[in-house]
Amino acid sequence: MKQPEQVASPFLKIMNPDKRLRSEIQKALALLFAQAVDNFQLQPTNQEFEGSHTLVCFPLTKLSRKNPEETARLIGEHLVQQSGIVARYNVVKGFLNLVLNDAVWLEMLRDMYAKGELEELPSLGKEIMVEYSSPNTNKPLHLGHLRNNFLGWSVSEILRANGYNVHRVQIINDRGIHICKSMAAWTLYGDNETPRSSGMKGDHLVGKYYVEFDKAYKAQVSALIEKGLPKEEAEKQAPIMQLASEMLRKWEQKDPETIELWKTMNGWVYEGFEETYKKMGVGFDKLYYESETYLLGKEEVEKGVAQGVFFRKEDGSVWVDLTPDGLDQKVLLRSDGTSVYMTQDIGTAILRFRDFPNIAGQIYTVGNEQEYHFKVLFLILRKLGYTWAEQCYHLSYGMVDLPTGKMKSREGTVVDADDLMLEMIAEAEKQTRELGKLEDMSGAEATKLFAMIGLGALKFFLLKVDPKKRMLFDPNESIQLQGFTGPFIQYTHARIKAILRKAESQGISAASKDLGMNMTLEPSEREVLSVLSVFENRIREAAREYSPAVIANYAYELAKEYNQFYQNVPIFSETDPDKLKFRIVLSHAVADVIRRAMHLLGIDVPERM
RNA sequence: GGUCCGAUAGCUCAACUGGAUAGAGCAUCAGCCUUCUAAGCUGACGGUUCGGGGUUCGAGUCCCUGUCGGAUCACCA
Repeated sequence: MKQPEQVASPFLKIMNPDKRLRSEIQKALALLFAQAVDNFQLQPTNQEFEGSHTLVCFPLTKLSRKNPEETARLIGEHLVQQSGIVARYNVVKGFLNLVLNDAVWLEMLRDMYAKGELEELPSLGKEIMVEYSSPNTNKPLHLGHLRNNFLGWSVSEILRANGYNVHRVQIINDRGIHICKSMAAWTLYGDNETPRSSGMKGDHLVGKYYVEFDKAYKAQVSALIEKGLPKEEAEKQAPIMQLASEMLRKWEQKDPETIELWKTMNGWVYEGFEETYKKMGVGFDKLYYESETYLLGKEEVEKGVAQGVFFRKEDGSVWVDLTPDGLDQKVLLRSDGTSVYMTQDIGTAILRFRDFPNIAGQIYTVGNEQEYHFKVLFLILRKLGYTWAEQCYHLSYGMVDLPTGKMKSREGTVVDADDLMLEMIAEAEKQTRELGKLEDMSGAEATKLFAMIGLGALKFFLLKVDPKKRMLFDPNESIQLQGFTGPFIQYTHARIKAILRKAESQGISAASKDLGMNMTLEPSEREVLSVLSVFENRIREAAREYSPAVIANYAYELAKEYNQFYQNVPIFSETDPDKLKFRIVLSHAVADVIRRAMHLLGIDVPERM
């Protein structure tokens, strides 16, 4: 699957002047050059020149048989005379900069809110599945998961905004040697410690024993090596590893005691995760567990062997040969018959398409270190005859690096998700207090605000970067609440809300119905309207690229543009009632679009801050 | 070694998919609060877009080549 389908009708009924202008230009070109042209380049005008739209005239010189400047002037003149929407133009080299009539912008604003609210899109009537998070159950979530979760959540919202019915899912890797390691260490050293008895979050407690396992294991291995065993042998014979392996075998044989322990410890982890997800503000419509899908995976592999798609080696292991496709051979079942990572992913994919037969695609939000894995997975599914494999897409994102380099659990450089969120919220509180913003705020409102700001900063920081790219997480910078940040945008929203409250108290309505159409706009007002007009385009672009960064950049651009207007143009001291009214309506629209854009990122905006 | 991804201001990132003098934030310096919220606004400083070729009216963007990073190529997940 390459790109999600585009919606015919827009998410928001914004009368983008682009459309009108395009058709006027088309008409002009047809008349001037006696030829239909529909692939001309219309782009936003550079800040330094007057105008909102620029027609690139170089490619048109072939038709006009004139130089670029001459061509631009010809078209510009025609548009001013004939179109009724172009007020004036200027020509720089081969670029035709167009200034639209203010009425065009005013109509756009009026029509946006013709029904009181921005109109949401009608459903596409299509379903799509987005997988994200998908943790192992042996340790708590970390910074990498945060990027993953925020990304998955936001992409889901963006697809929803484009008309899809979205199913959010994850696959929980609840089974395997990793959880058995924690179980082994807990059995040996746990002394019946529980989340309740220790006061620790369940996922952190289980993670603690995973670390304990590693410590004990290393000690045992080096002791054995000192006794003269070769390294490989020592690693196999370490008693704690033997215990973990035995537990895995017993688990597969459904040994009641082992299953019981497994359930208990996974239960602790789920409780911990639940709390973390809640704080993060993400959720899922359906959960898949590896323990429930790997058997189906095994069946499918056996089927593949029967069909001759896979082959079995003498030692009993099952393989797929992908060398004709330019890849390697890949193991699908171990010689002892147990499944590997790929096996369960095959099962999971098939199960999902059985559960949701109508989905138009499945999106896997997984780090880019697994690109090869997914290439192989989709290829295998195709070989098994599942045509929907074409609709599977790996939403691959870059790793989050620390200033010190890569996160490594063994070196203790992992940034814990819970800790980080708490730090961000604490920082938000500290800075809010320093600014003295809490005077007439209730305790409950303040608490809510700190979380909103702290998480807003964190989410925005992780989402503003193109997902495909690796990014650096600098704790000092991420904690910034000024500049290109979530709180900057939240602040702009709160600021506008204060204006709207004042307007309301003065009896000025933000409804757009009786907006005056005859006034001259300030340059900064035109700029704001121009940014508003592209919201819908950006929502589409974000879906096409699976990139919340598009929305993050847009929200910032809008907030910045509004702040310039805010600084330059007084509102309540305006004596012309039409202009005063217009500025209130404009402010309302900006606040509304900011709120919606931030919502697509999973970020809330406050009424006051 | 094969495959894939990346390299843009001191740092972190943009650049509407081939368009104008490559833009923001942070950092540094200088201004703006008796006014609708200064978490803001306005300036200044900062660039051989990794090097070298090519394609064309026009290249950070496309092609070739070199350098340097990273990922991946497990009977780990």
